[in-house]
Amino acid sequence: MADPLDPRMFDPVCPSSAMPIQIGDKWTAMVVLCLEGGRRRFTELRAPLRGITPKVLTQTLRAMERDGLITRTAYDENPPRVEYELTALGRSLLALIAAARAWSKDHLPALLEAREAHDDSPRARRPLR
Amino acid sequence: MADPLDPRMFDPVCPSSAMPIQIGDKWTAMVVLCLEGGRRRFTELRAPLRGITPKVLTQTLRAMERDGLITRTAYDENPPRVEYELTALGRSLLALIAAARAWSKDHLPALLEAREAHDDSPRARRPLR
DNA sequence: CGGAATCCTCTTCGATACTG
DNA sequence: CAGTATCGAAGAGGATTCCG
Repeated sequence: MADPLDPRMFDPVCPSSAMPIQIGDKWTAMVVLCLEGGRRRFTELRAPLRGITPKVLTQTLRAMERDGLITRTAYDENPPRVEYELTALGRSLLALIAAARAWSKDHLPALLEAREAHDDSPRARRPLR
Repeated sequence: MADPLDPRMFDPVCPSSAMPIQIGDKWTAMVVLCLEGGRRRFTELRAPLRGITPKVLTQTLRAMERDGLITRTAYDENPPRVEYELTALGRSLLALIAAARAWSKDHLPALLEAREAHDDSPRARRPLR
């Protein structure tokens, strides 16, 4: 159907982890991007979402299914096979994710710079504890 | 400077609380919207953000100041007066918030409908516990 | 292969009370 | 007025192990 997902698709070194925009829960936007190119199997999704445990991936997929963002198709085979696919509603999030990425491309460096400058300043006002 | 903020600005009855898009932490986007019309004082912000405790508002404002989204200006008066104002970086979030609101206007009803239909279905697959 | 069951930590948020 | 200081509850997320 589509090429295998690149395991480095979401490199943790990338500062996108500091991105102040979140769609759904922690992994939702990444799942949407993984499914952008077509349907994928459970294990296929685990590769680019490095570090995600099966429990959390299941939770994420269930919540997305509940909200009508994806569909789940189980094939009665052995070994079992399950495929997830974006719905039209799920695909509607792609534009929003693109907007968030565009904001990050344009402004995240400034945010991180401000943060660093603040953290390096001894006079800076500190968070409450 | 500007008109008083409407205490019903963020009506909790509005399903925007179910919006699957979040900017910063829970209150960040609302603070940005409160500051859209100009600088505001601490207590002024508490009215529309109903239910926020001073501690949490302080945390939110501190984090936003650290990230260069707002500036804080304290006047040496008695009683004290402090004003918060959006920076250019903070204003850059307005477009993103508008995009999120537009998505919600167009698609949130479908999401909530899917959720309800799913929850009403006895055969539906339930979240992990 | 695609999960489920269990346990646990960490952060976030809120309630309450007090202060310069 | 504009915060601080504590305390506590809750839930998200993760580690580990096991199953049809």
